[in-house]
Amino acid sequence: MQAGREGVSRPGLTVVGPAGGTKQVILETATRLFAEHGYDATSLRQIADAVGTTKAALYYHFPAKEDLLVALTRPVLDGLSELVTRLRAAPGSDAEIVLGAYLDLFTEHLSIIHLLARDPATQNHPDVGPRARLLVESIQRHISGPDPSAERVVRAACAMGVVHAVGALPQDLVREHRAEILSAALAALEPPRQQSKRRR
Amino acid sequence: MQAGREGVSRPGLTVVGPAGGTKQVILETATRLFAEHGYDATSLRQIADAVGTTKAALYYHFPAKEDLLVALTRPVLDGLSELVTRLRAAPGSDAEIVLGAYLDLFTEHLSIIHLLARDPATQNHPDVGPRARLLVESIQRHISGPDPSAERVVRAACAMGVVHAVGALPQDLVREHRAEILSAALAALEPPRQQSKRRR
DNA sequence: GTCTATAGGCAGATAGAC
DNA sequence: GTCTATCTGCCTATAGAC
Repeated sequence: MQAGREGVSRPGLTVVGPAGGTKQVILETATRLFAEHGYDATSLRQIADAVGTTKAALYYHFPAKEDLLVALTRPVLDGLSELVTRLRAAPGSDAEIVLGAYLDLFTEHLSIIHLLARDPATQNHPDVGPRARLLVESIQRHISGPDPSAERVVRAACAMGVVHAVGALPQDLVREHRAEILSAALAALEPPRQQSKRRR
Repeated sequence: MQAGREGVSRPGLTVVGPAGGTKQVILETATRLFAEHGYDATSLRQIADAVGTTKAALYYHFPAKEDLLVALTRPVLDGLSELVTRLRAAPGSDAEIVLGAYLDLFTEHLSIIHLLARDPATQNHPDVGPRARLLVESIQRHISGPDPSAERVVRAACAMGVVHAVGALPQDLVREHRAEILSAALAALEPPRQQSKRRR
């Protein structure tokens, strides 16, 4: 009666990565439920039921509820971290490159980003919230440029806001219109008159 | 030993509207704590302690925890609702007018907007989430214009994203740079080449 | 690796004195 | 209008059998 150790536990409906072990299924289910109802409002019982197992089985794979959160946000935070590292290595990179890479990260990990951006429980977790904030601030500083004016800071925040807006859009629409979103972000960043996009 | 029925309970620090009764103090405290820790993570005990009263006193003013949420979000939702009504009455209004009014609403009620935009508990509350979503969608449709292309929908979402970005900015910076934020939102909305901002 | 059973705590909510 | 005291239920987490 138990679900097999790999593969689909019930035919058709359960969202299971084909090659994923139980641990992976738990993470995917938790991601979905956390994004849907929020971290605090999702009980381990709900996750266990959705996976088709028990609370105790969850505790075998993850020592505590917060470890689920840490584990499922790690890939995205590592991705952001890598982006920041790349940026530090090439400090002169164009805002278009930076915003494009940032947008791609968003598109790729939409539901986890949703969690990071919109759930206070995530933002207040000491191992997740501060790290995410630091990384995003670092990217924002990068597109602000060196020694930015207050206006430039505001405009950088606006450009970031455009990218963040993809969270409210259907995923396929985002993929199809990457170019428009990117151009909207750049337009928000650049002052209105004087098309000063000189290439050096 | 109890705080007086009106005025400041302790000199200086407690954030109390000067003419507010206890009910108002409870609402302001709840707004602050909900915005800080999230709705689910804020217990009635925390609110009562911060106000300087007891859980039971809270229940005298509000029959349940969720009524706090409904009460404190109502002014903002009513404000949005009024904006939408005005929009319906003047269907041809410029995107600049609409986005400006939307931005002003955000600036005025920043911490409650924060709650509405970022807390899953708020978004999933049947009396709050759906209403907020409908209103925002209505505004977004308005700046998309009639019978919009997919690209136009995407760009409208980007422009909304610029306004939403003010949530991540210090409040005084937002007030000081209203014009820049608005121009960034409009820039995100308009296609890149061809400055087609003809005034009629 | 997964189960049943349960400990232990704190949340939201109520009763009734003052 | 505010208090103390208490109820009830669900939650995270653990113990130990299989």
